[in-house]
Amino acid sequence: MITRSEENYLKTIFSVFMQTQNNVSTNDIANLLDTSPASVTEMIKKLQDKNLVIYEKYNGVRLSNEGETKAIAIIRKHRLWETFLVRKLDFSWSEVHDVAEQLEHIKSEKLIDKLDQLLNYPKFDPHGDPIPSKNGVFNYQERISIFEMDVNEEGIIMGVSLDNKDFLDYLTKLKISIGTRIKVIEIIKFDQSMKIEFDSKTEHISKEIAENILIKIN
Amino acid sequence: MITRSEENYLKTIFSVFMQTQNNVSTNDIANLLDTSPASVTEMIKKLQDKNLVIYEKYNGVRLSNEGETKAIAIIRKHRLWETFLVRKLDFSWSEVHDVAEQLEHIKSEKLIDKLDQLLNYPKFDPHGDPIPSKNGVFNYQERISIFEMDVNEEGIIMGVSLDNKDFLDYLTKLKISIGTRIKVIEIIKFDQSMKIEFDSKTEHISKEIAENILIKIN
DNA sequence: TATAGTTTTTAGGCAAGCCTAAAAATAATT
DNA sequence: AATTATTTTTAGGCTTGCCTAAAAACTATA
Repeated sequence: MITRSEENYLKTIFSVFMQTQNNVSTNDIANLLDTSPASVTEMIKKLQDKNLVIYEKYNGVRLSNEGETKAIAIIRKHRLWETFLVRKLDFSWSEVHDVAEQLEHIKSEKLIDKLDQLLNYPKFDPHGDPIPSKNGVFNYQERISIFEMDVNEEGIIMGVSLDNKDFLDYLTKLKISIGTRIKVIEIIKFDQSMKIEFDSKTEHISKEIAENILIKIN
Repeated sequence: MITRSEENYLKTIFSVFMQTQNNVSTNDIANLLDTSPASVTEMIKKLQDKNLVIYEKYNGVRLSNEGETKAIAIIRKHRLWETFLVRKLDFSWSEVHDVAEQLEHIKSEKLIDKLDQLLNYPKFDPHGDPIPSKNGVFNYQERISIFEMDVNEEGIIMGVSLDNKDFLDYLTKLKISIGTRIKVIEIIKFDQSMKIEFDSKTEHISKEIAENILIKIN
């Protein structure tokens, strides 16, 4: 049996490794899980005993194949629940995170299969992140942030790289959502803020906002 | 903050008190929660410190008003989730218990309100038990078991008093479900089994089965 | 390369929720 | 009423997952 806490560690290790492709450090995990490095070391040892991670003292951890399978299953559950909350229960995309964080730990294969079916096997969650299939396959989509675009370039918004309520609520207020087609009008050198055009209007967004909105590439 | 374990104790105390109208004994709780009497005593003290139960040594417990409110909220969540699983995810009534047992501990008022709305504010769960409203009101329905009926008496099945997979699967096999109109044809004195008629056919059911099927009265 | 700084691990502790064994209180029986 | 049986509580321990403080190991810098 895998505990809720263990699941959270696996999920964290998975997502950091995804970004860096390097062994994940004790400190990074501690910061992300808001716990102490000592607790992390302890838990890593437990996960190692269960063959869920590969660990060498003073050298960080990464997931074993078994650990990765488990991590992906949790991410699948999280993203399916988020999709359910938005599509069936009218939650906004800024409200789903905390609830999905709880729901992802519910243990029932049938439940998640049926949920998947109810939602018609969605490939992306409300934030544009891919939902792995039952057998763990992600539907990747190459994306870059608006911040990386040049003047006059166009793109379609495919997701966000930050799951923060204030950020998402602001996007909602601007009426920016997944699928919106945008064009970069101007880049202000001084603060790297940008003027963008969408739905026949222009808006001025800060560097921080631009960095966290992802558009399709290719 | 109330823990998952505390919630399970409250739920158990509530349901036993409902049946007996008496203070609930340490032993009863221990048996129902499959734990030791010593653990129960310990937990009761903790619940007492939180003003969720009224307790006197060697004299059993009952819920305080606050404890009762909490217990009813958990039962509401459990039954709404069961209804969701059956109606929206095609679970059978024999499969919902264990999953609902997990889902009932998810903390989000919005989630449960929206679920209630999605299901169109159901008054009864798939087993015929009343779902308390948001403000804790149960829609009681006077019911007796088939076992208490006389020959030639008729009734409509309103629920079951046992949430056991084999029992529920057997009812499904017999095509007995909530809403079925039945009539008692014969009572066999020897083993108190019964012949009943429904949907233009007769079936022979044991005393144990008859005792756990509830029909409407009044 | 020695030293200072940072990261990680070890050691020892704590709360929650469980356990068993023994003691105390209540209930049942002679 | 006294004894026996049952129930409940107390006492002391265990595991999980966290903590702080100190030691050990790595890394960076003079």
